[in-house]
Amino acid sequence: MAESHRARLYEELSRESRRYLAAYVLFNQALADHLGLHPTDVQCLSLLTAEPDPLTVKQIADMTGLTTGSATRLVDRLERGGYVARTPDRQDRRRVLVTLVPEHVARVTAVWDDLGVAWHALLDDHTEDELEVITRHMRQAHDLSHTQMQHLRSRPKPD
Amino acid sequence: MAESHRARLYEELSRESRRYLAAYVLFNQALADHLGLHPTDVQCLSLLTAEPDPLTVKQIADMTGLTTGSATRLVDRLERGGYVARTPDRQDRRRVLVTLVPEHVARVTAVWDDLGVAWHALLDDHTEDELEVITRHMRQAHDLSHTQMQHLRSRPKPD
DNA sequence: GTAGGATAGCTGCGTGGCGCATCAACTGCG
DNA sequence: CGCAGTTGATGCGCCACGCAGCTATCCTAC
Repeated sequence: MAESHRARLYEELSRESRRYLAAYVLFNQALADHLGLHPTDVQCLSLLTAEPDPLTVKQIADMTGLTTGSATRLVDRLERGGYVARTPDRQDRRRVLVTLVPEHVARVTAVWDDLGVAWHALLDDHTEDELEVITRHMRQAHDLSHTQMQHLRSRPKPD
Repeated sequence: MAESHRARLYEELSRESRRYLAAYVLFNQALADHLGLHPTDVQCLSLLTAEPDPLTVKQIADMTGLTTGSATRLVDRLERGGYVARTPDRQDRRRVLVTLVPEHVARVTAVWDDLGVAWHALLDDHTEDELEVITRHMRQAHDLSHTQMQHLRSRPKPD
């Protein structure tokens, strides 16, 4: 039964991805506690380090799902903690660019790098083909999550 | 340069997994808003539906990273919403078993199933070998996240 | 140019989830 | 039978967040 075998694989992947995502949430929480921050703050720092250019408050709001007001408070916290700095945008004077303060963020990335060693060891056990398969799947899953999220937002209430 | 090629694959996977996880957080938030719940509540329902047996409040607290007090409030909310029911445990009268109310949870799983169709379509594009690779990686990543989380918790403060 | 709409960011205000400390009920060990 | 350990509930305070309103700025139309 190729069909039932495939169905079992789907089932298993569904279950494992749930556990995987749940573990990520817990890990993120633990990391935030460890650094004396909130999960949202860590998420924001992760986004800022992933992007080469500084982000505006509005972009942070969109990428985290917060309102602009809450994003302002988020940047307030990070600024007060010394992680980021506000820089006015010369092109558009309404906008504020949020830039990382490298020496302060280093404390965070140091923890990431520590953990990164274990991740490297895990990845070393994969072939290059496997790495590409996983990466491609995550990209597809990301795109799908994104469209489904927008779909949910556009039709907010089932009541 | 096989080394630099592999390094580039690591870089790419790191970047994609970040975006993947960020998208999941946003999706979970949107789903919670859609259902008029909180992300934690959705997470809890997801855990409860994943497990065949009912969970105790303590188990829910551990699996969500909440304190027992907050877990009690969480179960309060779900019970008030009609999603779960409290059942005393005969074996250990300190414990309270949290059981799902199927007909009410169906509203939630209906949304999941709707979205599941798109996920099925995504998975149909994979070979069985690829599915196994992804599943295995997620299991390994889950285990690693779990041990790293415990490691972070055991050594809470870097200050 | 200038009026009007759209957008970016900041600020009071109220809500509510969460951690912390405490407590009662119960278990299991000596 | 005590007594330490565990489970779950509760009072309390904190603070992240959404919401509404505001100002400043940009952009388009006339």
